[in-house]
Amino acid sequence: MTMDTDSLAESLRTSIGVLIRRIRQRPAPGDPSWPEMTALSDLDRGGEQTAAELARHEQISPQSMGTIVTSLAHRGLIARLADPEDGRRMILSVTSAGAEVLASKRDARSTLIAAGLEREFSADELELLAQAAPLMDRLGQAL
Amino acid sequence: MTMDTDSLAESLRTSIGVLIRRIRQRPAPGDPSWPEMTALSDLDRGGEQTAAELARHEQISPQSMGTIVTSLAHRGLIARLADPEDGRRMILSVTSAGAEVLASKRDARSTLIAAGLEREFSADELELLAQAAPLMDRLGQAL
DNA sequence: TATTGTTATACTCTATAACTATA
DNA sequence: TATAGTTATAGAGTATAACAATA
Repeated sequence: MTMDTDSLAESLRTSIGVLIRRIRQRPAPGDPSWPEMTALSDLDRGGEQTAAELARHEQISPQSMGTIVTSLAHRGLIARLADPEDGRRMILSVTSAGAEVLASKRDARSTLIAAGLEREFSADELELLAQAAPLMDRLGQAL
Repeated sequence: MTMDTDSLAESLRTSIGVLIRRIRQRPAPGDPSWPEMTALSDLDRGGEQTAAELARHEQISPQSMGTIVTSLAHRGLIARLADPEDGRRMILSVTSAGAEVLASKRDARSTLIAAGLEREFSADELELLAQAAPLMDRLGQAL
């Protein structure tokens, strides 16, 4: 049985579109923006250390990531230290305040999704979604 | 085995974020925008007939959908006819030009995703994604 | 020459507000 | 009062351009 990738692509495109609009809707005022939370989370996972690396991972321009990183620093959620071995690089790290934000799940968007998942789906369906999530990650990186 | 919905939510949120950024990147100049293609596709599937209905389905404000619909009409991809039974409603329909755009897959974004799917995934993985797609639809509507 | 980062500007998508017309 | 649609304005998110400093 051959998979109709065109239909699947269209289906993914539309469902992702609706999801993104719902997710983007306002968190509590003063909370970090969505791209800020994503960058903070990326940084916390430890795979990336500089703004340029974060930009590559999130597939946005270095300039856009620069703006996000600056805002996170102003909020005191990350620290920037000059790399002693490379004068161009600024090593980023999550501050204790940043870790607190991550740990306290203060991100209203993820909470919204988690609540929807618990409300809407059976254990089998959640398992299916859990298997699909890494595939979507791969798809994003592969495009 | 209990599912960790918080982790799953976070995973979905980040992968969707990357996907959306890749997908949004420019189609051929002059092509309909992404929201325009989505609305056209919705209309073609026949479930919705007016701008307000499309807005509800896509979960955006009626005003935003109004802008999209106006642009589609200016492109000649849809027609607007006054509803003889309700003076407020404008019944939308896909024109032959609009059908052509849909049929010719002139939407570079879906083509991009389809190519990525074929390149990156096995038949089993595609099957998994195909099962997950409607769940993501449900999630979007449920949030 | 390539990379990191900064600043400035502009575009896309969507929201809210304010309004008219019809039900 | 509620709904469909329009127009105007504003905000978030990201892009491109231009630049300085370092490799």
